[in-house]
Amino acid sequence: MKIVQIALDVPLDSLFDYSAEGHGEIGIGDRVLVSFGRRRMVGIVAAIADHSELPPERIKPVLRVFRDTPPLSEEIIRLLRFCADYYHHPLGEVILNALPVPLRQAKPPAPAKPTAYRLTEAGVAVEADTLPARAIVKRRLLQSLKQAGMLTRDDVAALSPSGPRAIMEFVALGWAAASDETLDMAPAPVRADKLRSLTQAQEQAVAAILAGPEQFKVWLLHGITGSGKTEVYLRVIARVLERGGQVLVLVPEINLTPQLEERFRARFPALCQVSLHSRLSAGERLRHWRLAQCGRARIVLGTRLALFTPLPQLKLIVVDEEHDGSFKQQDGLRYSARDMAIARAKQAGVPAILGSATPALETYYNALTGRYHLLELPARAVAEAALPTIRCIDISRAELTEGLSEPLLAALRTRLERGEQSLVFINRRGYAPVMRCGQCGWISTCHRCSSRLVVHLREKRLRCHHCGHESRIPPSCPDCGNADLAPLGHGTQRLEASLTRIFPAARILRVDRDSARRKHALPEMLERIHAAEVDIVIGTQLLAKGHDFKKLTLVGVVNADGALYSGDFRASERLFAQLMQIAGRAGRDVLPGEVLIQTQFPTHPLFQSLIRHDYQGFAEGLLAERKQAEFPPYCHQALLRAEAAQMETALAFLHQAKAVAPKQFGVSLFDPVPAQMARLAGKERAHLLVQSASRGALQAFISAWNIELSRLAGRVRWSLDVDPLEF
DNA sequence: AGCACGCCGACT
DNA sequence: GTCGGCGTGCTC
Repeated sequence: MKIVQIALDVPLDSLFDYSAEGHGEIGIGDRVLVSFGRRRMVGIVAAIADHSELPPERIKPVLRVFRDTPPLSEEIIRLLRFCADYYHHPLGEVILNALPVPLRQAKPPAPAKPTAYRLTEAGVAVEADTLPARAIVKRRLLQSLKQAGMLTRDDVAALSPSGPRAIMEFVALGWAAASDETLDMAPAPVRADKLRSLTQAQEQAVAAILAGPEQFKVWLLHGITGSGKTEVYLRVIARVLERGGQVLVLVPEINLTPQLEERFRARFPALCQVSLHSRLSAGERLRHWRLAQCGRARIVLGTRLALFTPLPQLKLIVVDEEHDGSFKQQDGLRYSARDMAIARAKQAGVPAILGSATPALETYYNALTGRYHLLELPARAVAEAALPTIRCIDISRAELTEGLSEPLLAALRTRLERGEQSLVFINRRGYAPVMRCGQCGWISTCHRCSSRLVVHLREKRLRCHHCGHESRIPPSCPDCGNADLAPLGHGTQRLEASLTRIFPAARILRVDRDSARRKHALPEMLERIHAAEVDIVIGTQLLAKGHDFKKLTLVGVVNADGALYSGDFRASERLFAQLMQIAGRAGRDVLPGEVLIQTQFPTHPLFQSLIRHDYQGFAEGLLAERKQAEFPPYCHQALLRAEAAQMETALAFLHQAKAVAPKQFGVSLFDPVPAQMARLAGKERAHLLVQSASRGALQAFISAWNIELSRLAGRVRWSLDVDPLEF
């Protein structure tokens, strides 16, 4: 009997045997429908066997094999298996979650709606004025089609509300036919993307990457902000494409996809390129995924979820801003898309390029020890563009006006006079980070989280930025009844209000998650900045990356000190990266840039390195500290996370977990402790850290421990986090 | 995770 | 006398 072992989306670490009798050809990667318990589920054939350990009467038949999509390749299943093993996560969940949603469901995916329409030859022959004069929409539609050759579904809908109906009639008449936007789009008139000559460092980087044979190798492209890392990617990608390869490009956040997409499209206008990220509709994602799977999409650009896209001709992986924490998923399968990208490159025998101005310490360490190959871009690509001057303003001495020091205000004034742009960076949304009672000291806290409620003055609400809980601003103190409640500290909204008061004539724009919530709001705001319709931008992290504002010459950083008190050993690494990033927005073009950082600790080594633009010095200092403390990258870590209604329950579980831990692997187990955000959305969270100098020992330990853990009963939700980033 | 079975409390 | 609470156990 032919047995297929099926991966199913259940939290059980095993495959399930089914009989494949009567289904003809059935192989690894096929998508099937099976009955599982009382329900029907979609699964993926992960292995084939000629017999099963189970008694025959327990083996159910495969109900159906879906033939609407080609099977998952064995390579991708191998990658998913590696991922499941490495993160100790059930294989079925890993495999099924890598599929676009419509493919996880039992019903065959709806036949894709055409994304565009083109005129047929019959349609070309029709004259618009032969249509009835009353058929205005049809006339306009026909004219538009003749003009453009092809219209997307959106174009048709934009023409008139009855446009979609009219196009259906055209299709019925044979005048128009369904088309595919991505595949058939006439190469758009390309904005001349002049090939600027490369800097020497860029030249060398490109040459180095292209010199070797096509094999697995990890390149760390360490390039300061504005050094032209993207141009290096583009040159290497161009060569890979010439040889018929597919390229996977990963970026940390969705907001970075549009610009990069546009840049790639401008360089390779005739090529099929698709994006993959969570803001696409399910249908769109499926369509892009399939274009990649069948090999037609040559460039796949996306966030971490794009990592698992099947790419039969994969020849290169690029991970941009590789240090960014967003590459690590923070729930469910806690994978690092950067690390798995390297695993994938290794498996496929192709090079991977990791790019960053401030590489993650782990990555940099790998480059220093020779596992990765370091390529440096030490100068800005625009010859006239110098690195910005960075200065600290000691706010323990300076007098502040609404949180802003005199030197910063003076610098802003100068830019206004010169007609240049400024960016004030503050990493706090809302009006003020907390509401406080001047009488009794009460502060607004979230009852579901160990966090403070942020004041959103315009909406007159208090908001928890962790769980989303909202309430009205109380008219008086809930504790003592005092009516004199005041917002404490500064957020983007308050800064906006202050700057508007101080510089009434300035055009001020606030860019944060709140002001960018609306669809297309962010691109519109970016456009306004580019068009120099804004004098002062107030921005959060959202603006830290990838933007090239030519007239921006001043960056002010308000209150950067939070991370210096943090208990997280990676906090200073992150702060340095963030400040480097935001400082890099200044002086990208010919105008020189200046960066002013308000801090209580101007002599702190972090700021001293920053002022010298000295990533290397800073990284070496941190590495020395980490070595001393035996922290990553000098050890490997895993975290057992537990979540329960009561903190005691979570901690008790972790103590049990520690007690049942196998002893023979020589790993160190720490004591269970409450998480840094101990309470989140009404759940108490704690964790237990495991550490080892040997990755292999840690892996073997977790495998054995995992079995013990699943035997422990309790009212706790627990999960394993290998290579944790957040504590 | 679902979804059943199973055995003890307040209700049409 | 039933409806339903969530503890326990299983899914090829």
